[in-house]
Amino acid sequence: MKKSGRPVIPRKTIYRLSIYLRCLARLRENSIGTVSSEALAKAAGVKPTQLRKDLAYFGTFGTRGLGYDVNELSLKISDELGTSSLQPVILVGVGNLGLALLSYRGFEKEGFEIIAAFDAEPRRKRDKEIKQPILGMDEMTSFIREHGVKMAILSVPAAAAQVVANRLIESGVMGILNFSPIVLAVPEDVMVNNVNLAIELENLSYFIQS
Amino acid sequence: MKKSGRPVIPRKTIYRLSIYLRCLARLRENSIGTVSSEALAKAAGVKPTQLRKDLAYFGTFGTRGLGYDVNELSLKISDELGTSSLQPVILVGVGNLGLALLSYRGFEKEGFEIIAAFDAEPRRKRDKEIKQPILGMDEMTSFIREHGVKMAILSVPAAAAQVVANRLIESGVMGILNFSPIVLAVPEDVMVNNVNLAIELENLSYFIQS
DNA sequence: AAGCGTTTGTGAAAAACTTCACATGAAGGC
DNA sequence: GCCTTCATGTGAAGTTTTTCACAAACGCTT
Ligand SMILES: NC(=O)c1ccc[n+]([C@@H]2O[C@H](COP(=O)([O-])OP(=O)(O)OC[C@H]3O[C@@H](n4cnc5c(N)ncnc54)[C@H](O)[C@@H]3O)[C@@H](O)[C@H]2O)c1
Ligand SMILES: NC(=O)c1ccc[n+]([C@@H]2O[C@H](COP(=O)([O-])OP(=O)(O)OC[C@H]3O[C@@H](n4cnc5c(N)ncnc54)[C@H](O)[C@@H]3O)[C@@H](O)[C@H]2O)c1
Repeated sequence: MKKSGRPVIPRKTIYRLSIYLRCLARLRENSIGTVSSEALAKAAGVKPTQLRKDLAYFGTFGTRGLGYDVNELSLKISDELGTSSLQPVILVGVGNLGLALLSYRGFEKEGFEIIAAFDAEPRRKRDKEIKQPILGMDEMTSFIREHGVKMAILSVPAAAAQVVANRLIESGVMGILNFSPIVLAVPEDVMVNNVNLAIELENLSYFIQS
Repeated sequence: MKKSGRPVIPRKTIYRLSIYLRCLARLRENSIGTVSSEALAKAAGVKPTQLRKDLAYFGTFGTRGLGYDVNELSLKISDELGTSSLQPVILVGVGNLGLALLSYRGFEKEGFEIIAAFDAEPRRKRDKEIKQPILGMDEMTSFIREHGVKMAILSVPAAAAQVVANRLIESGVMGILNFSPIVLAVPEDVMVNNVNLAIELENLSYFIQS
C-alpha cells in the first residue's frame, strides 16, 4: 500500500463503492439514518464482509453494534470517489444512441453533466428536450481545452471510433466511455470503459443456458 | 473440472471470449485466415498467455508454430458461447433509450434479435426506423410464453424496474439486461447484467484523477 | 457500572484469476 | 529426412480478490 491517503484500492472495490453510494442515496430518501453492513450489502447485492473490506480500504466509519451513519458514509464514499464536485463531460456522435444519452436528465444528480455534444453533421434539428449545444468536429479541440474537459462519451459508428478517440486524447481527454463495439488503442494513462451491449447479451445468453 | 463439455469456465473468460469473437470477425472481414495468440491478444487488449489459457478451457484449436485458423476459432467460440443460433430478445420500456436500442441494426449480426417491445403506453407513434411491434404490457406474458423468450432488455424508469422484472421472471425470462440504476432482487437462477452509465462515468472519473 | 446483544474491523485462509517458463508439436527449408 | 524456427498448450508459481472467523467495541438495559 501507498503511504498516505491512497492505499491502492482495487478496481472492483471502486465499482462497488459506486453501487453502495446509490443504495445509500435511496436509504436517505427514505429517511433512514443508520444502516448495518448486512442490510446495505443485501441492498447492493454483495456479502457483508465484502462491504466491510471495501470500506476498510479508506477508513473506518462504522459504529460497532450499530452500523453506519447513512449521511456520513455517503459523504465519505463520494469524497473518495471524487464525485463531490460536478464533472464536465462531452459527448461525440449524436446519433440514435447519443441523442438518448443527451436527453437523459439523470446524470446531473450523480455528479456529471454533459455540457456539449459534437457530431460530423451538427446541422441536426435541435430536439426540444436537448439543452446542450451540438457543435461541429472542428470546434471540439478548442472546446475541450477551454473547458478543461477530461471525460468524453463516444457514440460514433465503429468505423470512426478510433480516429475520434485519437483526437479526443490529443485534445486532453483522459477518460472515454466507449459505446462502439471495438477495442480502442490508447496510451497507458488514458482510461477507456467499454459498454458493449452485444457482449452483455452474449454473456447473459451463456449463463442462462447452463 | 467437470467431466465432459463444461469444465466450469470462469466468468471473466466468457466475457473475453466475446471480445475475441469480435476481433476475429474483423480479421475475417480483412480476409485474414490465420492469427497468432500474440496478434489476437493485442487486438483484444489482453496478454497472449491469457488468451491461450482462455481457449484451453474448452479445447485446443491452434497449430503450433502457426497460430489459429480464424474461421475455425470463430466457430468454436460462438459454439461455446451458444450464439451460433439467433436468440430472441424482448425490450421493455420504449422511452428515449429503448427507442435507440430498438432502432439499432447491429444486434442481428451478433446473434440477437429484438423481436418485440413493450411499454405501458404503446400508443407511441411508430418510428419509421422501427420494425418491431410495440405492444402493451398486458400482452407481455403471453408473448414471452408463446415465443419462448428467455432474455429481456429492461429500460423502464427506476421506479418501475423491480415490478416489471418480477413480471418478466414470472413469465419465464431467465436473463435481464438492466439499464435502470437500481439493483434488482431476483431468484438465484435468474441472471441480471447491469448497465449503469453513471457508475461507468464515476469509475472513469476516479481513475483519471489518480 | 456491569452485563448483554449486536455489529464492526481485520488477520488469516481460501478461492479465483493471471502470469511465467518451458516442453512439445507443427511447418517449411535445405 | 532432418533441422530450425516459431508459437501453442500447460503445470506451477504468483497475484489478487473473496470469504471466514473472531476479538474488540459500542449502546442499551438494568
Ligand atoms: N443505438 C444503439 O442502440 C447502439 C447499441 C449498441 C451499440 N451502439 C454503438 O454506438 C455507436 C452509435 O450508434 P448509433 O446507433 O447512435 O449510430 P448512428 O449512426 O445513429 O449515429 C452515429 C452518429 O455519429 C456521427 N458521426 C459519424 N462519423 C463521425 C465522425 N467521424 N466524427 C463525429 N461524428 C461522427 C454521425 O453523424 C451520427 O450522428 C455505434 O458505434 C454503435 O455500434 C449503438
Ligand atoms: N436515456 C438514457 O440515456 C439513460 C441513461 C442511463 C440510464 N437510463 C435509464 O434507463 C431507463 C430508461 O430511460 P429513458 O431515458 O429511456 O426513460 P424514458 O422515461 O424516456 O422511458 C421510459 C419508458 O418506460 C415506459 N414505462 C414506464 N413505466 C412502465 C411500466 N411500469 N411498464 C412498462 N413501461 C413503462 C414509459 O412509458 C416510457 O416509454 C431509466 O431507468 C433510466 O434511468 C437511461
